[in-house]
Amino acid sequence: MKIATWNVNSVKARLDSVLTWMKQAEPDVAGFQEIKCVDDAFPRFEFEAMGYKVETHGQKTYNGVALLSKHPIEDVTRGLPGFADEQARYIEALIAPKGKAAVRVVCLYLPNGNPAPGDKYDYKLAWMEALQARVRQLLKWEERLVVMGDYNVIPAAEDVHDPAAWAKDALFLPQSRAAWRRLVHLGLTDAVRACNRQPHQYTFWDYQGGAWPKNNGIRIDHILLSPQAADRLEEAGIDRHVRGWDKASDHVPVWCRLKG
DNA sequence: ATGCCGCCAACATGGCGA
Repeated sequence: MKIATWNVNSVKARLDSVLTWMKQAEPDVAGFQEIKCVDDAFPRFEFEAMGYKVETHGQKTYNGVALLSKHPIEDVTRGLPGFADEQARYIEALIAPKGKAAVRVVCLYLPNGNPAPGDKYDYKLAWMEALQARVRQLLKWEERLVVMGDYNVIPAAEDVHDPAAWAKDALFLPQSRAAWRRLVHLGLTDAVRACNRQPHQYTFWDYQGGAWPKNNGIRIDHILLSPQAADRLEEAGIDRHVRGWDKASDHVPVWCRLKG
């Protein structure tokens, strides 16, 4: 089963690119972040015509997440459990293929947190604490679990072109990275890192300052796997070529393939 | 120290992103 995550930066503005990528990449499951529309405005017909079922947790103008699947989607949860959130940043569901093992999938858009310190950074750290609590609960079920999305966290210096330039940014502050480690250390596997130990495997390049042609990127979009999912991991990758397309999102798709 | 670029709502330009 191929499972992918992509911060599309407006599904309406990006529709042609997203459909093109979906046809080429053919993921069984895709999680989108920053759809930037309410549920009724999501272009679901275009995806349903390609054989996908669609579940959204949308919001006007900002944020918004969606899960698409070629297999039945069950047990949908909208919003991070245990966290009263004004912003649409979390959707979770069970992907249940006929006659095959199910996979529980979380699609998340973690708060940016800038400027730090401040209210926005406090919100980010509180969100990460609530996510950790939710994942601890999910891990008790011992399922194949995929927790993926735009984490807005640069895990390590090897994941950023210029660590010094990002030292005081909410994405790279020690507190953010410590919260990331606490999450991973619950027993999750970073799918891309497990398959590729090379440094500088970026998933985001800013629109500004020629970041893409200079390869001034950061790795902030991640797929984390429970032990039961990690045992099935065949390959994982980053579709960096998509960043070069016309009217590209500033993020690119990240994917993994699980056996069975 | 700030803007760069792009999207949104809305119609001018400010909020937001990372």
